[in-house]
Order: sequence, then structure tokens, then C-alpha cells
Amino acid sequence: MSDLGITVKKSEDFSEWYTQVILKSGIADYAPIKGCMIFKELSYAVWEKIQEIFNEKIKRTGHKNVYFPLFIPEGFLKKEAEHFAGFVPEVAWVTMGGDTLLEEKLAIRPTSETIIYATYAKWIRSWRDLPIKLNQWCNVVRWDTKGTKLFLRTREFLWQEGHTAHATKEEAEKEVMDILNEYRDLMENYLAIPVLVGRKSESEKFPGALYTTALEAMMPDGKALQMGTSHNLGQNFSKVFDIKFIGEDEKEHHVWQTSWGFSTRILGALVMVHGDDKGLVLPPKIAPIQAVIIPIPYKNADISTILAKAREIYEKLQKAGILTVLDDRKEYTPGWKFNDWELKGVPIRIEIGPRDVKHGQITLARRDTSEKITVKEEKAVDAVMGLLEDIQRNLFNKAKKFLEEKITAVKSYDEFKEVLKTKGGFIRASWCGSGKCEEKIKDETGATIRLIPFEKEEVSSNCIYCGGEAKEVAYFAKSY
RNA sequence: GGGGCUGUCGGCUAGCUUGGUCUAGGCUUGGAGACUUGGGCUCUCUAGACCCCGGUUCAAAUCCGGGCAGCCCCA
Repeated sequence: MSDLGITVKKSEDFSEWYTQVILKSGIADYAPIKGCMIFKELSYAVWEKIQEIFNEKIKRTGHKNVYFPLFIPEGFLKKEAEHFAGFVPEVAWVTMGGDTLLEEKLAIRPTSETIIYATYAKWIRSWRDLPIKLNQWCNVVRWDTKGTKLFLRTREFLWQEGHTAHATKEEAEKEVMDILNEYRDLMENYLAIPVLVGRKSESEKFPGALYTTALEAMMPDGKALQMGTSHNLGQNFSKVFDIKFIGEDEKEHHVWQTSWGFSTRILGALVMVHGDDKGLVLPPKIAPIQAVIIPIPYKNADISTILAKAREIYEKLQKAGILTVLDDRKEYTPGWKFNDWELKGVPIRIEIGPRDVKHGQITLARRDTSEKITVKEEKAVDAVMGLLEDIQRNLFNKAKKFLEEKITAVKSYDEFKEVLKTKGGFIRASWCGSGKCEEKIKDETGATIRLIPFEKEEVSSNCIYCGGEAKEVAYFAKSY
């Protein structure tokens, strides 16, 4: 066995496994620039699927796609103090144009609130102009100095950012939650990654927001990964950018705003959550290829019949809307192809050989369980469709079970540290609400508050850190 | 910010301690072909590398200095 395949087990060396799956499946690669990566056709195709799904969702609710510039004048970024302070340590600046120094340096967007809202100020006059609900798909740059981790920590990444402006506080609040729910649907029902949702603590919220809501998923190594955020910006930005409108009451008001986003990080989650020792495993609903047909042409068998049948099945599946590839390359053996497509995570493999031809059947192998079944040729479409649904469901259920097992409730700080060290995952603990305790816990254990659940959960002890009266329950974890 | 380590074909590496045998070896990948094909077959042929600059020396992949790049550890 050569090193074409994954040479470490997911359960034994997780971080090496992660890198190998990505490089060897060919889903992505390192770029020749520090901190940057290349989204190769497979990861980009998944990203396009995700775009399709999400575009459909938000267009249904009246959002429009737009594109704003990559550059943000320093002055814009500085307007909202908390926002600027939050982003400036990792902003990349353009200071030269050709060989002349710019009068005002330009930030390469780390996020687009400021440039979009400077424009909103110009566009919004009356309550009739509201709401404005825009979204853009773009790249952003955050000049991280820590090591590169494909999809998870790169200086440039792709995302969508939604920016809305509303006449009332209530409308903005509803928007924040509506989007959060769309996000949850996307993550759970398409990516098959179960999430916890809730509010971020003051120290973890988006710089400049009133509050931040988020989705968090659990990775197999016990670390949490943020899958998306939806912020209520209140009137923080509308006040500094002077975004005002004349209301139905004929008075002047500042708009209420939201912003929300998810990034190509979620592709990293996809790799980690579903992948196995053979490589990627892609949930059928976002797999660019859902089934691959591999003919098995024995020398003594009737090769032309086998190929003809493979082509016939291919046509049928295509027509039924199943994304199918017929791998009739002559230069590789079937065994080689099996491994290759497994590495790439294709949900279903269809084998057609002499045995199948003889019995009027096809052989289906599912990627998630490696189980093989044979079905009658005329049942091919139904069988494949049914199996795709089954795989989608199974991947989600497996991940859901894992997530649930990785939530541990604790009543003391000792217990907290013990669980974090031995098991990881989310730790549900009572907290007094003070940022000081939160920070101490972070310094001493590395764990942060990932979420505070929306539905008040009953506190089961005093604050696990200071012993003072607990105000709420929080979910702590180490995170990516 | 402090300390340590490493740069050799596209990828993984051998060689470096003790300079000469290195016109740089192996595996893998790429190309051509033969044979095979229900789990990464086999064989033949072929292509491909010493990070950069300088120094020491009769002689440098090997030693020294500087640069650049990457990795790890500690704060």
C-alpha cells in the first residue's frame, strides 16, 4: 500500500489526519503565499452548492445579492470605536498605489459593515426605503499571525455577509433570529452537522454589535467550531454613520441594523465531522457528485455489454436528477478507482461487472457504512435515491449522537477542569455573568464561553469560578 | 518577544557527523508501452532535485557567515 491513501487514523492523530484528507482527496491545497489556500474544484463545487441553497433561502425572504468594494478607507473603519479596536490588529493595509503613497490608507476588508453603512446613509431617506436587505458573497482578509490550518485559519477566506437596515428594533430582532434559523437549517439539513444555538457573551460578541447570536458545532477532537453568526447591531452603526429616515410619524429616526455571515470554515467542519480513515465523506445534499459508476471489465467477460449497461444506468440516473459520474477510464483498475472515489467522499458507488450483467442487477456500495447491496437493474433510480436519503439521515444522526455525548454538565470548577482535560466537548456550567470569571477560566483552562442558550436553563450551582450567585448557564469549550 | 530545529526531483526521503566514491541513491508521482481489472496488480522504458548569496578549500549537498522560507517549543 502506497501513500496515496490516508496513512494515519482519524482517532489516533487527528490533526495529521485532517491535513492528509484535504491534500490527498484534492479538495484543497496550500497556496505559495503564507497563510493562504487554494479552493480546488471539489471544495469550490461544494461551496457553490452551499451558495445555491442559501441564495434560494434568502431570496425567498426578499434579500438581494450585491457587491461592495474590497477596499475600505481607514476613516470608515475608525468611525465605530469598538468595531475598529476589534478588527485593527489583523487588518491588511494598502498604503501605496504604484509608487506613490496614498493620502489615506485603505483596509482590505476584514468585514464590510463600514463601507456598506456609509452607503446606506446615502440611500435611506424615508421609512418607505426600509427594510434594506442585502447580502454579498466575497473574500475577506484577516491578517492572522498564527499557523495556517486549511479552511479553519487562513488569512483570506470566502464568506457571505448579510447587512440589513430596519425601521424598528423588533424587526431587526426578528431578522437576527430568522437568519439564525436559516443557518441552522443549512447546517443540519444539508451539511448534516448538528449545532447548538445561542447568544455570545459580551467578550465574544461581534465588535460593534448590541449582541451576537451564533451556531456552534462539535468536532471529533472535542473542540467547538463556530458555524455562523447573526448580529443585532442595534443603532450603533446607524448613529456613527448617520443613517436616518423620516418615519410614518414624520419624525427622524436612526435605523436598526443586523449583519450575519458564515464562511468557508464550515467546509473544514464538513471534513472533520463526517470524514473517516478512508477520506472524505460528503453528505448527499451538498455532494457535487452523488454517485459514481465503475464498470468492471474482465478480460474474458463481454466488455462491450458491461460498458453499454453502465452507460444506460448513467443516463437513467442523470435524467432522474442524480449527479452521476461514469468512470470508464481504462488506465486505472477498479480497485484503484474504489479507493480514489472514497477518498473524494462520493456517497454511492455503483459497480457493474459480469456478475451484475448476468443477473440483471447492479451493486451499490454506500460510503458512510461501506455496506454493499445489489438491486435489480430496473429499480436503480429508486434505490439510489432512497440510499442517498438514507446516507444523509445517517450522517446527521451519527453526528447528533456524538454532539449529545459531548455535552457534560458540571457543578464545580474541579469537575470542569477534569472534564475539559479528559473528554473535551461542551461543558454546561453555571456562571455569575462576570467577564472577570470568564477571562480567568479562559486563562487557566483555554476554554471560552461558546454560547449562552436562549431558553433560560436552570442554574444548578453557584458560579463555578467565583462561587458567587449564578446568573445563567453557559456552554464552555475549547474552540478552533 | 525568547529558544530550538529543518530546507535535496512534483511528493516522501537517503547522503551531511568524518569534504573527494554524488555525473546524487530509493520509493512514489508524471510520460510511453505491455499485461491486468469484483479493493490502490505487475513489468519494461523514460523524465525529474542539492533554497539564495558569499566564504574556506586543490575539491562543498556536506564546513563557516549572511539572507530567505518553513516547523516546533516557551512567554
